[in-house]
Amino acid sequence: MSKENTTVYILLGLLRHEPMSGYDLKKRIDLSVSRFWDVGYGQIYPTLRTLEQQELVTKNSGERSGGPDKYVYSITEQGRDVLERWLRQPGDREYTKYEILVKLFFGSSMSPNENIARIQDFRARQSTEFNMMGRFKDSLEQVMAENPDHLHFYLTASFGEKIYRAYVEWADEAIALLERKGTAIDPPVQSEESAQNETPNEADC
Amino acid sequence: MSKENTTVYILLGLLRHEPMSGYDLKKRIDLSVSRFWDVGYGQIYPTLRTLEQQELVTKNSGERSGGPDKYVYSITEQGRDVLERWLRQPGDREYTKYEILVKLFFGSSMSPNENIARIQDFRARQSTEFNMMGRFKDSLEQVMAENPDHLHFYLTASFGEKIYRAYVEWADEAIALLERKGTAIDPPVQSEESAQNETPNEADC
DNA sequence: GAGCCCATGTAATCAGTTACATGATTAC
DNA sequence: GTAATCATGTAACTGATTACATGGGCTC
Repeated sequence: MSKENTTVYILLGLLRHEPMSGYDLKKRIDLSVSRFWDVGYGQIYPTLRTLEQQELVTKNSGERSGGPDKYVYSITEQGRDVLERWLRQPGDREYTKYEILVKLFFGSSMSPNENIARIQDFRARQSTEFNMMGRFKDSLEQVMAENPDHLHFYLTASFGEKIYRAYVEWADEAIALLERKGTAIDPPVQSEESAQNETPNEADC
Repeated sequence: MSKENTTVYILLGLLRHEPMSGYDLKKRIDLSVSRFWDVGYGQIYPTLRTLEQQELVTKNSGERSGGPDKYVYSITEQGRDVLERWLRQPGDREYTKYEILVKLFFGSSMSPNENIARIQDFRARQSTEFNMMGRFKDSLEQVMAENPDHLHFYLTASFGEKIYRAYVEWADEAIALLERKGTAIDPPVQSEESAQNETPNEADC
C-alpha cells in the first residue's frame, strides 16, 4: 500500500470544504471516508506538517480556553490545484485483505463447527456495518430529495450497503454449506450463537 | 496493516500441503489467496529466511540444471503447530481501501461524465474478476461432487464471486444515477465505453 | 536476437499501526 | 473521584511495494 499517498488528498478534500484542526479532521474521517479509507492520528499530524511545508495548507492558531493549543488548517490555492489534479487522474486502485478467508482457505484441519464460529463472527461484524449503512443511506435519500448536493456521499453509502450485504449473504451461504458437512459426520450441534436472522435487515439495532 | 504477520501463515499454509520454492510459492499465491491477501517476492524471500531461523521451515537445495540454485522449503512439526494455533485464534480482521470511493466522495467538482468514466473503469476491472471467479467456482463445483476436499477453496471462490458481483451492481446503479444528473444539465453525451452488458455474466470472456 | 519463463534475492522507501506522553474541561 | 472528550503530538516499528540486479534456458 505504498506510493501515491491517498491520505494527503483526504485531508485536502476535507479542508477544501472547511478549515479544521487535526482533531476535527479525524472526527470527520471517522464519520465519512473511514469505511473505505481510514486514517489515524499517527498519520494526520505528520501529514499536516508536510502539507504546510509544501504550502498546500496554512496553519493558524484557533481560539481555545484551557488545554493544549488548537490549530486550524486551511487549504491554499495550490492545495486546491493539487487536489483537482489528483481527482482527475485515472487508474484508481483498491487494496483488500481478508484474514478470515486466509484462515478458511487453510481451514481443512479445523472442524466444521470451528469454521462456522469464525464465519458467524465475521457475519456479526458486517451485519452491524450493513445496518449502519442502511440507516445512513435512508437519511441521505431524504435529504437528497430537496438538495442533490449529497449525491457523492450517497454513492459511497450505497457502495457500503451493497458490499456489506454481500458479506452477510456469503456468510449465510457458507455457514449453511458447513452445517450440512457438519451434520453428515457429527451429531447436529447447535451453538448458542446460531440464532440467525433470516434477512440481514432485521439484525442488531 | 502492521502487527500479526499474515504472510507468515500463508507461506506455512501452502508449505503444509507440499514443499516448495519461493518462486513456486509466489505462483501458488497468484492462483489462490492473492485475491484476498496478496504477497510479493519482496516479502516471500525475507519471510522464508526468518521462518528458517525460527525453525518453522527447513531449506533444502532442490535439483535444477542451469541458472541460479533452487531451494525447496518444507514445513516442520513446529511450523505446523504455529499454523494450527493461528488458525484457531479468533478475532480476524479485514483491511479495505478504495481509492475510487475517495475520489467520488470528493468528486463534486468533477462533471458527471468524468465521474462516470471513473466508475466505468472500476466496473470493467471488477467485471473481469467476477467472470474469472464464476468460472473458478463452476469448475470447483464439478470437482466437489466427487471429492468434497475442495470445499474450503470453493468458499473463498464464492466469496469472490459475491463481492465482485456487488461491485458491478453498485457501479451500474451509480452510473445510472450520474447519467440522470448529467442529462439534466448537459446534452446526453454517450461515451464510446458505455456499451454496457445487461447482466454482469455476459461481460468479457 | 528478442523476449519470456525460471529463480534468487537486496535495498530503499513508504504507509500505516500502536503505544506513549501531556493536560485541561465537562458530565456523571 | 472517575471517566470521557478535547487536543496535540512523537517514536518505534513493521508490513508492503517498487525497483534493481543477475543469469541461464527455451521458443519464435
